[in-house]
Amino acid sequence: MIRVALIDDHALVRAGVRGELEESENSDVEVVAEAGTVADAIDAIVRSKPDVVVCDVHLPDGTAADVIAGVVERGVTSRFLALSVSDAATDVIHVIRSGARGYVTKAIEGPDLVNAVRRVNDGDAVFSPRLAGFVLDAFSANLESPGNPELDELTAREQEVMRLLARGYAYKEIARRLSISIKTVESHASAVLRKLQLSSRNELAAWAANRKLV
Amino acid sequence: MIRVALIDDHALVRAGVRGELEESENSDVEVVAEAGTVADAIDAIVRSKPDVVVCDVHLPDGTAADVIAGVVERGVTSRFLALSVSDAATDVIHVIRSGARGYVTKAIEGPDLVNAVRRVNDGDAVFSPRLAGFVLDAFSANLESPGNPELDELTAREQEVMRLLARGYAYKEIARRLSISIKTVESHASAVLRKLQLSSRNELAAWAANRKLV
DNA sequence: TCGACCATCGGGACTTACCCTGATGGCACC
DNA sequence: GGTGCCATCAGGGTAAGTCCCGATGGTCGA
Repeated sequence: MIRVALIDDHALVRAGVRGELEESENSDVEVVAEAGTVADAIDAIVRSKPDVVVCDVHLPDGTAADVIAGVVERGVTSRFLALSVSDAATDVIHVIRSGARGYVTKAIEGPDLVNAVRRVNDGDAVFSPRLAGFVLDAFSANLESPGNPELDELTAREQEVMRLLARGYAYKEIARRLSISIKTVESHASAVLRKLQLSSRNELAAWAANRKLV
Repeated sequence: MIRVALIDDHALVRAGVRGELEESENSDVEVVAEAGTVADAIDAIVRSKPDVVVCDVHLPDGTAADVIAGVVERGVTSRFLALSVSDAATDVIHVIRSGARGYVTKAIEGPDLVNAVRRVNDGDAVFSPRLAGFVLDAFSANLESPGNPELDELTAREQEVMRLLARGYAYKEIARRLSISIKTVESHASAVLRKLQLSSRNELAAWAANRKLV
């Protein structure tokens, strides 16, 4: 049996979801806790340690992200499925970022909801069809691109120095870390700026940030 | 019926997958094309325009990413489900980044594979349980956090100067752009560093880069 | 063996960043 | 009508970055 906690500020919604989860045929889902606020939810989850938490995104005293943060802080490892009327990108991203393994809208049908709970319980990722697209878009858009042609012009040592420069280390620090003199660091830094056609380490920091080399 | 193209360099694997997809009960899947190389795959997909492409990650003359790039370039909008023996993070991320909507390993069972194809066809995201975790981890780690509490401590003007500092502009440049004196820029910069507890503009650049404020 | 490239240093000069103290006027809140 | 916060600016100082000039030794390939 999959033990589920139900978090939603409307008792009616909770009742509806509970019905769908428990009364469908061959259901292996059991609702072991319910709550309507962030505070109550954290309490209930910590106490009952469910396998899966089905959680509304917007609650009277906070969001699903607050609930997740609260229970993670207390060492609970339940998996979270966010359930919301909202399909706004910011809501979705915020909750996913907090650690939810799935996000479905309330337009979902009963059997699909049971299925979603099962999949989340298995560690799988579940999204409503409409959401899958831009979640993956956001995902792929935020990964570093592998090829940086200008970077090949730098020698190995120069790249090493470049990375430390981009991270904001002072020459003195870089010299210490690489066990070389400040003057050598200056030489490499100079070569880096010249080859990348930049005029200061500050432009270099921006350059590196754009290419996600930090 | 869901029209599917099957890309894998081993005919035996293709036969096995085809069997699983077409011969399971109530199957609504139809294999309309097959190929074993990147070149053949692009040809076959462009010709048959399947709903879903089930594609091995490693092919003799390239990868699934190459196939996706090739057909997208030709205006085909089929959805891709990557199928591989590999569960290496780099493989997964590379393929997802190219636009695949799902990634499952070959350890998947027949009915689950049919289900995965259906879900991808619906625009949903599908991952093998083991993969869902770190795909989402990579995803969330690469999204900007909406709330930057320390940022609220900065006044509007200080934030403005901070952004320009992070972009690598010299004080002189910032002064010119904001039509104020260098000394004023220094004041704001000083306040920014103090409030963010940073010791130099170079650390600030790294700080801003991490929070994607550039 | 010689030349090309690289990593390693040094001296010196100039510019820039950063900090400190202190000042002015504007604006809002009580 | 203070009191505080903000934006604006100044002088003067230390530290750091940037760029010149140069030098040495190592490796690798023609």
